[in-house]
Amino acid sequence: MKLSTKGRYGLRAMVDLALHYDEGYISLRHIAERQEISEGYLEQVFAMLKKEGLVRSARGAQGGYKLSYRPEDITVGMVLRALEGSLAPVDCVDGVNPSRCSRYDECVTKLIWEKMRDCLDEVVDSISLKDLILKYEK
Amino acid sequence: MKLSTKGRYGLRAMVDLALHYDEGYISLRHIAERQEISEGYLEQVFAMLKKEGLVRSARGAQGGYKLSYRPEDITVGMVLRALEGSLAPVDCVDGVNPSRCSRYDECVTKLIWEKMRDCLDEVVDSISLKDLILKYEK
DNA sequence: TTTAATTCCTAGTAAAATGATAGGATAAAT
DNA sequence: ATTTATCCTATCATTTTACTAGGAATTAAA
Repeated sequence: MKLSTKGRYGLRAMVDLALHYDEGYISLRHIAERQEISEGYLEQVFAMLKKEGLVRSARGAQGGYKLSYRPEDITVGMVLRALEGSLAPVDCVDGVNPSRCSRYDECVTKLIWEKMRDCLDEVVDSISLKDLILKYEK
Repeated sequence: MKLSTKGRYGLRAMVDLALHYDEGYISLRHIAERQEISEGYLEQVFAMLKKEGLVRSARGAQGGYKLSYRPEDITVGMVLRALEGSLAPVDCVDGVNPSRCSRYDECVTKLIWEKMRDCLDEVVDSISLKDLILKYEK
């Protein structure tokens, strides 16, 4: 039940972009240096974030990435789901694309998986990148 | 962020034991058949459950496993933590045995990891095996 | 117009985790 | 004795993870 580095690095990188929101495009080089993350690996993470529309990119010198929306309009949930997929603890209760096993109807344990999914969704969807930064500053 | 089969199979097996709580020792053979899980694999799962003191065993013919406590006294959290370890989404906020990275003090994202951990703990610790069964029957 | 900085794209890859299976030793009831 | 079990350790194929490598395409600036 652990997040992968995709989710962990990705959220840190998005917070980094949020902190530099008014500075135009930020290169992966700078993010990688500040966050101590492999630049090559970050490329792959950002490919996913871009595919989900959470960041925009500019190629060439002075290029880089920036948030597609304001930090207060991007939730942790949007970021984590882009990088980790659904936060459902098992596939059968994946809200979007459930893959149900043959025992689904009679399954007793799905009740708890649904509760875990719902509480995680509640937490990650209620906090934006801006919230994270503000709470940290306090 | 998915549970492994250890957690999924294990919880199902524990619910199975709870359903047969007053029938003495239940063999893995019966559980494996009812739950359609490999018996050999279940052995390894039950070794972990036993190590955590959640089940007792009896060897030999007519032997098997039974719950160490009443179904209402065993929470989903006790079972999942025995099989999956801490439910913290990252190691640095593991309540029992945290392994903190060098950036821990300045980390903005740990705020969300703590919230995710707390809400998961809240959910799994508030529901017992008996609760699961009763809710299912309704 | 060259150069440097950058994203973009695909492939490869070592290490770890996962989800088992295999084979026997030990114990107890019948 | 025989059968039914747990117990214990080793092995193994597959998948996932967390990268690295190498270059193509694009753009700003010197």
